[in-house]
Amino acid sequence: MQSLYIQNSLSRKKELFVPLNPPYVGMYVCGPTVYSNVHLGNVRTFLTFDIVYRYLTFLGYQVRYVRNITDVGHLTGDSEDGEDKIGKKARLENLEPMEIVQKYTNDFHDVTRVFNMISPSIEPSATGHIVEQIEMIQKILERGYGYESNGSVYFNVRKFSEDFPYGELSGRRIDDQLSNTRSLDGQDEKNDPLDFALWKKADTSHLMKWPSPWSEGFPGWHLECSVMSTKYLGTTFDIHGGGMDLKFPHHECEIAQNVGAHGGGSPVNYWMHGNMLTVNGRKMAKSEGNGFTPEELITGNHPLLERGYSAMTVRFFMLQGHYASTLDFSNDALQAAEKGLERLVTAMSKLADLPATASTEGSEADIPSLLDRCAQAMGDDFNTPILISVLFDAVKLINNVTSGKIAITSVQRQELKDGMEGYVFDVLGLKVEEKTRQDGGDTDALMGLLVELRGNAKTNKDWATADTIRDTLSQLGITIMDGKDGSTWKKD
RNA sequence: GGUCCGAUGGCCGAGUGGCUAGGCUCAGCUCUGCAAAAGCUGCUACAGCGGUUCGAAUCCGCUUCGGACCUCCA
Repeated sequence: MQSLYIQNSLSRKKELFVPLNPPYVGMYVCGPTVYSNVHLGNVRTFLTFDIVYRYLTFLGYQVRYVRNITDVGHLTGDSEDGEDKIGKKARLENLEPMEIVQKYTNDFHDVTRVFNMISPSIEPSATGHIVEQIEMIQKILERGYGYESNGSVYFNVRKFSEDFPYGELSGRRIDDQLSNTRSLDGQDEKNDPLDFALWKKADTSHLMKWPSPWSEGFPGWHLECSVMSTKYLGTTFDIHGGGMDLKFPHHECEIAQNVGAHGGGSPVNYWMHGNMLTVNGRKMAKSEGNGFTPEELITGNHPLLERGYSAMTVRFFMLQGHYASTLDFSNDALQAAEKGLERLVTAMSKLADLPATASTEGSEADIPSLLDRCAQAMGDDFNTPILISVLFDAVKLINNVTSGKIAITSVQRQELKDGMEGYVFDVLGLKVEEKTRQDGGDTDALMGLLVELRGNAKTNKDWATADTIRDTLSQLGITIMDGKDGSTWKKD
């Protein structure tokens, strides 16, 4: 099997990927908190792991891909006075919390579909695993790493750090943190500002609450991921992914909870973190007011957008940057991506009809080496920008074959077609967007007639008629392209 | 304040010691009645200052600027 190297956030090194139980691979990715529409920055992270999932599958692994839906426990602001995000939204919109959850889960699914992301194997929700979460808290308590306080349960970070390393993933030292953490006064239920909630007692006005041995309440945010990854992937599994901004505290807490409950070493072999999408150099975030939704992006209905861009354009744009780097959003970059993608797609559509020589001898075109460069690029920490650059070399080859500058055999043509389709459609997940075939074959037939009439006019040197047809169609968004062997057309 | 990351040609964006991606823009050319579209070709950049080295965008130090995390965030 083609070797794969992954940049491991835990070791901060690029490591050869060796699954625990090949050909099976377990991957957990932190999903959205469904209290609002996802914005483009969220999309980038899920796209990153869509690529990871696709490529692992492409290599022949059987991947169990678990991505959660957070529908409870994620608090706004400081955990002491924060509100549950879902509950707050439910109050604001005067809806049942589950209506909020359903509404934004649906939105999220719509978005993933539009961007051609593959659904995870399991998509568990936090509220569906309250029992398991309570069980895990009990295990943590039994092992002495948690304590109850006024009906809530907290994780004892300092105690834990005496027995196990804490802060390895995020590179934080516990003493640095202490001096930098705002210390709330005596009314704090926590023994130590470093501690985090496993279970929170709910007050009477709280909408979402469940019975537990400690109080009627709800689980802490970090707990669900520990519970659900363990339940579906085991106490040790291959890959855990999420956005860079989840590294601390979320993922650090997850590790502490897993180790606190089950002991042993690192629960995850490879931690992967996707970097942020930025706007004018700043992280796209709701709090910055610089986020926009996929729908706004596609329609262009947003102050930051000069016009709309298709989902595939955005997907391609994002894949032209490496997932571990920040990527800056701009209209210019989107427009550049749009043109580049069109060139790639156009070349792909020519593949099947490429002229091939009858000769069985090879030509100067070295298809295996081209495809090997693709594999090398993806094998080097999913380097999609390099892959795309190789694919553009292939585009150039295709165009040169079309114009007769380079000859290939039919065998080579098939190799090239199969290889490119694998990388473009299966690995990168790009698809050809349907835009000319929405009305059956009528348009084709009508256009055929117009092209023929205009061809006749041209033969008769009736430039006025020829130009009228061309200009009028142009106003309708249809471009006539005159070539050597007659005219073709395309719709914008 | 602590921890960490980044600064690449007109724009976006790869690249961890020599061979120096790719896309877009731009220019030239081919094609064309003209144009458009398309295609081909061309365009040598690495924030600044020192240092290591035969050789540095790449390693080390300093400076400047920007960003992320440390509180919710993909």
